Amino acid sequence: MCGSSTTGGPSSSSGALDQTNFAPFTSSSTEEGQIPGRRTPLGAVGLGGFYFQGCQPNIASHGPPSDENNPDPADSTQTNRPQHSRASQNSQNANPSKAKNRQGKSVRLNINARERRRMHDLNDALDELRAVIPYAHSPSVRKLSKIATLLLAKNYILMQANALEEMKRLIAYLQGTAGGAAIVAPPGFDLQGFPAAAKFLQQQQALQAENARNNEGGNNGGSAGPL
DNA sequence: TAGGCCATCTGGTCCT
DNA sequence: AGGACCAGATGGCCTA
Repeated sequence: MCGSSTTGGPSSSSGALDQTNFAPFTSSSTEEGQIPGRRTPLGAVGLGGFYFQGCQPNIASHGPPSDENNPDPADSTQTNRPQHSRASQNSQNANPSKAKNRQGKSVRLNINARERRRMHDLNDALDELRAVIPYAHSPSVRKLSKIATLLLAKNYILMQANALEEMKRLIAYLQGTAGGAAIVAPPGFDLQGFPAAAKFLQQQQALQAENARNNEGGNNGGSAGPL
């Protein structure tokens, strides 16, 4: 049951990922020719299945698919169809049912191609997700599995949310305690990567400058001195 | 060799 | 009707 493997997978793999281990897989000596976890070449997996190959050995050797993989029930009599597909194609023009059968096959091929494209898009999106979540991006490090990518991304989002909350609390604290004192970034602290904090500091400095001007104006115009 | 992961095929269901 | 989405089935590849 391959399906059960995926259902059981998350619980087991999430445990490892909860440890914020960003390189869950150990490096291995594979590479060359085939990157582990990489999409296998279409031909290697038997592109087109029964409908492309006249008789695909690796699949046709298995009993069950013969009937189940048939596109339509009307075709169920052709369990050995692949063997003589060419010959049957030549005679299809004379037989309406076979012509319809061939059309059914082409429809099925279109559906298969669409599904393949859809899965490729999904995998592309997963690749983009892998690119932005923090883990060891290296040729020597095995690519994150799909489930590991999703779980790691989820944890990363939660971590970022927590960091954001913490930052908000810190800013609120600074706003509350700063009072009239000048707020400056610590020496050597680069605010380039913190636009929100930089903006906040700019606002504070502008506010203080304005207060200073007001005080100055008040001093000039009035007799009351600063406190 | 077993288990994990993946790609593909396939039929069903829902939506436009 | 056609397309998107989904889940099950199947077989291949890789690793421990």
